[in-house]
Amino acid sequence: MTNAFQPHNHSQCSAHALTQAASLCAKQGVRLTPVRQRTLEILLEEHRAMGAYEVLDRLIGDGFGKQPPVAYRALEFLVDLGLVHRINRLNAFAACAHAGETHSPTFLICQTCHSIAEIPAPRLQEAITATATESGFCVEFASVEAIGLCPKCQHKNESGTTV
Amino acid sequence: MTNAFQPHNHSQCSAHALTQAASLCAKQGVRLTPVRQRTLEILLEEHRAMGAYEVLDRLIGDGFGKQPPVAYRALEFLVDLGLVHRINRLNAFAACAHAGETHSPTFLICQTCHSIAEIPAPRLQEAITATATESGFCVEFASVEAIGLCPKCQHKNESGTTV
DNA sequence: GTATCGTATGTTATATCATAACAAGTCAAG
DNA sequence: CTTGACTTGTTATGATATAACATACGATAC
Repeated sequence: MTNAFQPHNHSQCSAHALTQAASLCAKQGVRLTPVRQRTLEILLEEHRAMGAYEVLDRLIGDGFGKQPPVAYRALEFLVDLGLVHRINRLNAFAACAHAGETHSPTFLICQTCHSIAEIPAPRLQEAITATATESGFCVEFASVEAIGLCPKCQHKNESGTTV
Repeated sequence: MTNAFQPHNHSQCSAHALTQAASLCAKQGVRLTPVRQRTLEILLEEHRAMGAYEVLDRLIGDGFGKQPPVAYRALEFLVDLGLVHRINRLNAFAACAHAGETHSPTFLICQTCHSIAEIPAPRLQEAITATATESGFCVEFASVEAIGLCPKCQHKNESGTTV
């Protein structure tokens, strides 16, 4: 899975994620209907953050409904299950890189090439909870969105390429 | 300033922030024009996250321009200077609680009463940078948005009040 | 099997958030 | 007192998101 900006086997990780999604839905007693599964597949295939309307276009192409709620509802379902994350900074959605684990996500967003990575950062989440607790706040969910340069784009800059 | 969910002296902290804003602008050689100053004042007065259109309504009431760019431009100016933060989760803006210090913000957002607190969390920011570096990512800016319950709303729940 | 009820899907319509592009006004430097 | 950079204001449109309603589906009870 995309635990960094490294290349990896897409079809393998997609298949794994779909299996996990199916079993999670079974466990929770909810239905992974065709639109929902297809929405997840699209996000897994693209393996990047996609806007809801972009997902919708793909769904329309696959013969599903043509209106925004079709995409938004499927996305909401998947987000609620933790199979997809919403990246607020981008108004976009991305398939979860570590489905099944209950976690709050940490995203690295490249400001040059717009690639994103979801990294595991349990200690970070602990630190957020601890810091918030000092202020008497009870954290339910926390998202970290870091903007900067991915390894590839750092290298481009070093070698003199303009951003 | 609002370093937690505690009561405090608004007029004092507003005045302080405005003074800081003026001197920061002077230092940077940019102009804190009437719309810009008024926009900051509005955010300081309200002391909460406000949508751009909500800010615009206030500006219109004060005799400024009636179109969205009026608000968005003033907000952008203030965000660029670090005097105001954008809270992506809410599509909203809030006056910075620690202006002058260069920092990436950490927000605590109450899901019940929608109050927000910006807390100083330098170690958290260090941890984010360190964690990202392990993946070869170079962080330029990171925002933390934690959703949960503020002290007041936690207490309400304990005493049996429905959310 | 079929009636029933909760859930899911699809639609229309509209709300909300944001920016591009251009014209007119302001202000300081020369 | 003109020039040039910046600021403000406008019109128009684009992008994101949801409310509300109608129809279809699926599991369960009978």
